[in-house]
Amino acid sequence: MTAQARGLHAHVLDSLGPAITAGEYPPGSVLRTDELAQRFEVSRSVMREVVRVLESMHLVASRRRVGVTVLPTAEWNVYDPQVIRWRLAGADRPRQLRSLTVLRSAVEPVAAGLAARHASAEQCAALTESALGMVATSRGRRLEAYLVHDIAFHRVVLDASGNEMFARLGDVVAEILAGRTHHDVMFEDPDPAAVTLHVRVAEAVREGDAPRAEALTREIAEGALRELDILAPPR
Amino acid sequence: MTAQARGLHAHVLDSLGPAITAGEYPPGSVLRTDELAQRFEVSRSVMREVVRVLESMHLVASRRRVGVTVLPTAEWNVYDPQVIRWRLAGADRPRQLRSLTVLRSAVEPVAAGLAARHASAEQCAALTESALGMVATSRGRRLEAYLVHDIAFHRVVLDASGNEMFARLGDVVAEILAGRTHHDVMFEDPDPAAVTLHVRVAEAVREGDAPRAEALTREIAEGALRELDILAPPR
DNA sequence: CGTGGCCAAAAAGTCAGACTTTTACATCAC
DNA sequence: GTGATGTAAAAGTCTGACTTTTTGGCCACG
Repeated sequence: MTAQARGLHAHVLDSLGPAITAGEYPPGSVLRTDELAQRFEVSRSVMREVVRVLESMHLVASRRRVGVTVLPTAEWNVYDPQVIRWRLAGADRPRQLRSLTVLRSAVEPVAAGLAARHASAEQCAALTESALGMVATSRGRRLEAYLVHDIAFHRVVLDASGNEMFARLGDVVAEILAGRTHHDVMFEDPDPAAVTLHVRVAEAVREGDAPRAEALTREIAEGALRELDILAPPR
Repeated sequence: MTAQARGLHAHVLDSLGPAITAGEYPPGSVLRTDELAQRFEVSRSVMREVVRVLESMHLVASRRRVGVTVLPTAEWNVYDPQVIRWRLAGADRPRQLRSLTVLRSAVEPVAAGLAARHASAEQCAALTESALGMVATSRGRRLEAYLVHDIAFHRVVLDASGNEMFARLGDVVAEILAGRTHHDVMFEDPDPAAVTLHVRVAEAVREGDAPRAEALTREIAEGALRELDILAPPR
C-alpha cells in the first residue's frame, strides 16, 4: 500500500487535493462536506480536517449555507510543497515546470553570489565533491547517478546562501531536476558545457568570487530555460 | 471585535500559530491536543482541525502516543503567507524582513525583464500611473499615499511578468513595503533617486526594453538592501 | 412594480462521549 | 545485556445531537 498508515485524513487529502489542482472541480464548483464524507467513506470529522487543510492552502473556501467552494487558481498557495507536488503530478505539469524553472533562474544566481560570500569550508568541500561527482557520471548513460550529484550541488548552493527563503527552495529544485530526468525524455548524456559550468561555480564559490559565481550560475539557468524551450515550447 | 466571527478554529489558529513561530514553544516541544483544547476552551474537534492546519504548514508534527511536536525552523513552510504574516508580526521580524528583501532582490529584476516582454497595454498604463502617483506623493510627508502607489507598482510588475510564481509574491512585497513605512521608522520623504528609478522602469517596460527594465529594477532592489543595512544592520 | 423585512431551511460549525489503533516505555524472563 | 511482552498514553476515528449563520423566497406594503 502507498502510505496507508499515515492516517485516514492524509489518504483523503492525497486524493482530493490532486483532483482539485488538476481542475477536476473547476473554480467556483461547490462541494458539500457531508457528500464528500460519504464519497470517500470517512466520517465528517475526518472530512472536516481535510477541508480545513485545503482551506489553509487557499484551494477552497468554506462558507456557511453555501458549502465548500473551489477557489480560482490565482488564489492558490502555489509555493506550498504539497501543492507543487500535486500540480507536478497532474496535467499542467509542463506549465508548472516552466514557472518553477523561471523562478529558479531568478533565485539561483543570487543564491550562488551569496554562497560565494558565506559558504563554510564544509560547504565548499561538498560543492566541489558534487561537481566532481557530476563530472564522473556525465558520460555513459549514468543519468540516475548524475541526478543525485546535480541535486546535491544545487541544494548546497541554496543552503550556503545563508538565506532561509532560498534554502527552502532546495526541494523544489530537486523536484524539477528529477522531473527533467524521469519524465521529460532525456536520452542523451547531460550537456558537457553545463557540467563544466557547475565545476566553475564550485571554483568561484570556493574563491569567494561572488560576481563570477552569480554570472556562471546565470549561465546554467539560461541553459535550463533554453532546454525547456526546446523540449516543451511555450504556448 | 477583530474578526471573531471567522470561526472558533481560526481564532485559536491566530493565537497558537504566532506563538509557535515566535518561538514560545521551542522546536522539540511536545504539546497535547487535549491540553491545548482545555487551554483555549474549545472542543477537541476544533483543536484537531487547528493542529491539522499547523501540520500542513510543517510547523508541527503529530504522532501517536507522543503528541504534537514543534518542528525545527528549517522545516517550516516559510512561503506560506500566513506563516510570513505571523513571523513578520513577531520578534524576529528584522531577520524575516531581510530574508524576504533578499528574495525580492532576486525575483523582481527578472520579473521586470519578463514584464517588458509580456505586459499588456493596460498593465503599461497601470504601471505609468503608479509611477506618476509615486512622484506626486514623494514630497511633503505623504508616506501613506506614496505607499499605496509603490505597492501597486510592484504588484503590476510581478503580475505582468506572466509568471504565476512571481505574481504570487505580490502580497509579500506589499507586506515588506508596508512594514518599511509603518514599523521601521521612516521619518523622511522617500529617496528621490528611487522614485526616478521607478519612473524609468515604467518607461523601459512600456518600450519593451527588457534588459534595461531588469537593470533598473536591480538598482531599486539594491537600494532597498542598502537601506535595510543602514536601518537594521545584519548580525 | 419595486422595495423591504421576515421566515424557514440548508449547510457549516461546534460539542461531548465512546471507542480503536498505534507505539513508547517499562518490566520481566532468559 | 538482550529480547519478548504487556500496558497505558495519546492520537485517530466515529456518531449523533445541537447551534449559528446565511441565503433565498415569500409576502406585505409603499
